[in-house]
Amino acid sequence: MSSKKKHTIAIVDDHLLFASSLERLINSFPEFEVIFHARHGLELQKALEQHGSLPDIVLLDINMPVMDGFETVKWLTENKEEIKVLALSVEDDEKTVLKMIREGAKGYFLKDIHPDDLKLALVEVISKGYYYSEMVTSTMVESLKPENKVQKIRFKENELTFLQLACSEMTYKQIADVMHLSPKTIDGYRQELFNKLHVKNRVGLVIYALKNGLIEL
Amino acid sequence: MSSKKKHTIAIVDDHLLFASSLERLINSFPEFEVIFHARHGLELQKALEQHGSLPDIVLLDINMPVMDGFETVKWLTENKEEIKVLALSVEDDEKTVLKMIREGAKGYFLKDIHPDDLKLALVEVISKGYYYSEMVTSTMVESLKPENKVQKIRFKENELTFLQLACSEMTYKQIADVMHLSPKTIDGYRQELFNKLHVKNRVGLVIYALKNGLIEL
DNA sequence: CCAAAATACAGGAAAAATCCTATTAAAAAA
DNA sequence: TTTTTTAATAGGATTTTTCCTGTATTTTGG
Repeated sequence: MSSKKKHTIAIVDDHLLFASSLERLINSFPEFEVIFHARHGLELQKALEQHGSLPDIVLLDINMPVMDGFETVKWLTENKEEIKVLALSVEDDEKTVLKMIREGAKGYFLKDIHPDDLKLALVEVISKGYYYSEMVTSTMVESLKPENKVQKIRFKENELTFLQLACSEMTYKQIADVMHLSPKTIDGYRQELFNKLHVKNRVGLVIYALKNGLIEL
Repeated sequence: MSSKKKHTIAIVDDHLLFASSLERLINSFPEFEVIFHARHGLELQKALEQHGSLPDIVLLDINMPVMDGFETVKWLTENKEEIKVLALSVEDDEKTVLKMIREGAKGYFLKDIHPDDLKLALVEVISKGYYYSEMVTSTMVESLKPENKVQKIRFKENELTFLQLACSEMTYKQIADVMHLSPKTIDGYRQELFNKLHVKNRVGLVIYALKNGLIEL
């Protein structure tokens, strides 16, 4: 059986120690073989060019410098769709999981996965084309529930600008000035947002904006 | 030389995949041997009891459930000082590094360290008793610079509570109520904080609290 | 073209937030 | 024990914020 060709794997992770340790682990599985690893998406692109053959699987970290997991998986599904991408991360954040799946990842698991399960995942992704763990499945189910569907509040350009400016120490009068609008208009925007976001005051706006990534700290 | 006794290592990390991969890597170094690993501080304590001999080195992750790296290294330096603790983390946050060193870690490195450097670190910590990488050293030097000394704003218990409550949609009157204080006292706290933190209004307080990790979202 | 919805803006007023200057009692330092 | 500091509070004044109702002008779907 050792004569049988092994399935090839590329690792993309900027944590050298993790990457090389993982490589060693995978190489200990008789059916698999790590052919190279890259620190981030860009390096992967280069490596794919140089390498004659494509890997069967790419194990992809999400948090990376230069070109992160999201961009990378997007590029891969657009340009090298025959490669199965498995996302590997420390976060089990719902948004992150869904984003990766949506971008085309064939599986997603946390770095605290048991080595046996990793092997299982690799085998499955080769045989079935995907490996969605219990955690991923339940996250997807959760995201389909009505509350998550109806949500997704849309902001008009001006509303968003106002919301972001409201997260500063500016007074509404000042915000009106920089937006070239009457303070009364700003008054309207605010009321509208209070209703739409179910908050009572400006602090509520700030918290909302932060929670939903509308502003950076 | 293989007859010479190997240096023993314990790994404490809740990321199973990383832990077992790392174990494999380390076991490939002829001078070292991983004798066990634990998911967090508590498991380590138990494992140390059960095990006859202590490991020479503990490789300690910082972000863990149940008993994190800080608590663990503290316990180790207090109770098992002969064990050298090397902290292993993904963050190169200055505060984190310093805290670990202060608690007694004999070294600190990021998970993106090169395997060769890891080996070097292990060898050094056995021979010299510590391994402070360039990064750790520069962080320590940095922390000694005057600006870092003077900073560090201290909050009184009440001030902090108020600050945290101010990051909600509560009105000052309501905050006064839950804190069992007069609104006028709250008025004083606020003014004091405005001055101390150089902010102009409540939004400034919220932003400050967020930036400095005084509240969670 | 027309009614309906959306947009920018006003008036007016109550509620909250902000600012400044004191006072009093308790706690800490000298 | 005096002196100094700190903590909790008041009074009173000004801004800002927040709320509600209403209007003129556009924009839009039928």
